[in-house]
Amino acid sequence: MRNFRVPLLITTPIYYANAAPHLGSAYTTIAADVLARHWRNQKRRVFSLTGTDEHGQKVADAAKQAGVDPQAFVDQQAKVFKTAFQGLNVGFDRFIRTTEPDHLKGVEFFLNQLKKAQTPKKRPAIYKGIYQGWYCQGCEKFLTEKELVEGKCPLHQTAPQYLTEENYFFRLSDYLPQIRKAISQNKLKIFPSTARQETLGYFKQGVQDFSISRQKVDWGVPLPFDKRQTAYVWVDALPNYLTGVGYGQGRRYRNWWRGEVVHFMARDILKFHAIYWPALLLAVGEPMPYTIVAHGFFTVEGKKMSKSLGNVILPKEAIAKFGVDGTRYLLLSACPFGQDGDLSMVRFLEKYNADLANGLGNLASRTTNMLERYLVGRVSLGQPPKPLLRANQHIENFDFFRALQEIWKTITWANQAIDKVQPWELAKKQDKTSQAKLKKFLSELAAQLLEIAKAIKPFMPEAGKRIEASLHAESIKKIPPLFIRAV
RNA sequence: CGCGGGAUGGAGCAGUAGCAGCUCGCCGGGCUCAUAAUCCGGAGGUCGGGGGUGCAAAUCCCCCUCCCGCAACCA
Repeated sequence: MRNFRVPLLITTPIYYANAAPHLGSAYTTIAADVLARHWRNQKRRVFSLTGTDEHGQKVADAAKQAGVDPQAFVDQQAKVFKTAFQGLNVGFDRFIRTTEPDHLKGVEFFLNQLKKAQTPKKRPAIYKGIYQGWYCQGCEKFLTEKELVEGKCPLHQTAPQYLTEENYFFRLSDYLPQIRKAISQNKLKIFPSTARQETLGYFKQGVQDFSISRQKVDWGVPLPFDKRQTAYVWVDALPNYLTGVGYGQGRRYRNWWRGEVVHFMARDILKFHAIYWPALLLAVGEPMPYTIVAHGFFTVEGKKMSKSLGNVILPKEAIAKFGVDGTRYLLLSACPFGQDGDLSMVRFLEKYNADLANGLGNLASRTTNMLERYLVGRVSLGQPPKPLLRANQHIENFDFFRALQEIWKTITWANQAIDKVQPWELAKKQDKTSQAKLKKFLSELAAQLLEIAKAIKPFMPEAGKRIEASLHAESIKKIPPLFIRAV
């Protein structure tokens, strides 16, 4: 049983600033926002955190290509992300940037703690090691095996040199047993269970120590104990979860970091969050996060989204067509949370019209219209016949898909009830029993609609508010269309 | 034997042991409060293939076929 008085820190990854926000980042961010809104509605203390990861070679490259210096470039990118998230109606408490002075200070502190740390086996957590890899002179960076095409750099068509450089390593291996135990005992919870299994699988495959610094990357945080090297971007990025709540500036970060912590992300960075990050935290003497929530990937019409295929769906296209609420709904109802999903604009359109315009929107219309016409807008709301407790439970278990299913079952139930009772027939009759029956039914229906509005509010804040406002009015009037049918 | 996910009526998907469900589409009917919305009924599936365990399997075990992600520092 969770203690709902414990403060809750909800995070998204900080998004890498070299590219524009896409549907995947929108999905993660919306999911985190839904959870945050849900808990805020329950009056729980919540701090939600998102932001941009602005260091690293790729950002430097992107800036160079744009012909501006890195700082100017990331300033611009941060704005792009902020605007995009505002456009999705996500209300974060803080948007952190890794180039902010606060963060830099926090990371330096973090790195110093790391340098001082002893592993459980009483060895220094940080040691000097040799990093080897294929270095491309043209790119001025190490390429991964995967990036090589027939042994050559795809960009410069030259064979890279096999170079070695000395940098600092983190002795991850000494922390693995403790993390593995925490995961298998569900002290460190990973949702959904498939992601948990995947993580445990990593341990079986073996996880190696990793280097925390680079010699040849200038655009980064210099190591406080060796200024010739900069921090490996992950070691710069992950601590944002701490610095975002004030780490490095006294103890106030503990207000949040000693509470419940939930990290949202896509599965591609699960390993970093479920293994590297807990280990780093153990090393610097901080508690591990409580919960890691990883979702899957989207394909579009069966294929991986890619610019070259031209099947990329941008968040703003969806918003233009289906509105903010509509987009939030369509994304979270696209597939069970945690699984991979397939999207298409055609299906979005079908679902938007079926579920939102014809379903929720129409129910709100017919209900409020009958209240206005038959009861002159006056009704005292009773208890909803179908409370939506299970929808809330699903949200708390990060199962947004099923939460929505639950709510939509109730919408169907309400539509069926209206047709069964036929309030318009009761309204024609003037006798007392019919009038009483009518009044009772409509007050229940109104209560049910209010219940639905409350339940959808975390997902669709605007629609939820509008329905609530309409039902709380002195005299209830027919609500204007919530979702205009799209074509 | 690298790791993992998937294959369910025309389309898209739920469903991890107990008479196979949902949405869209299609056919027929009802209603008129409502955003040409809504409600009822119907057609349509041997749940990728084969074998096994169970009183009972889409659901557990084994084998096979086909798809898709990820694979040591890619952030």
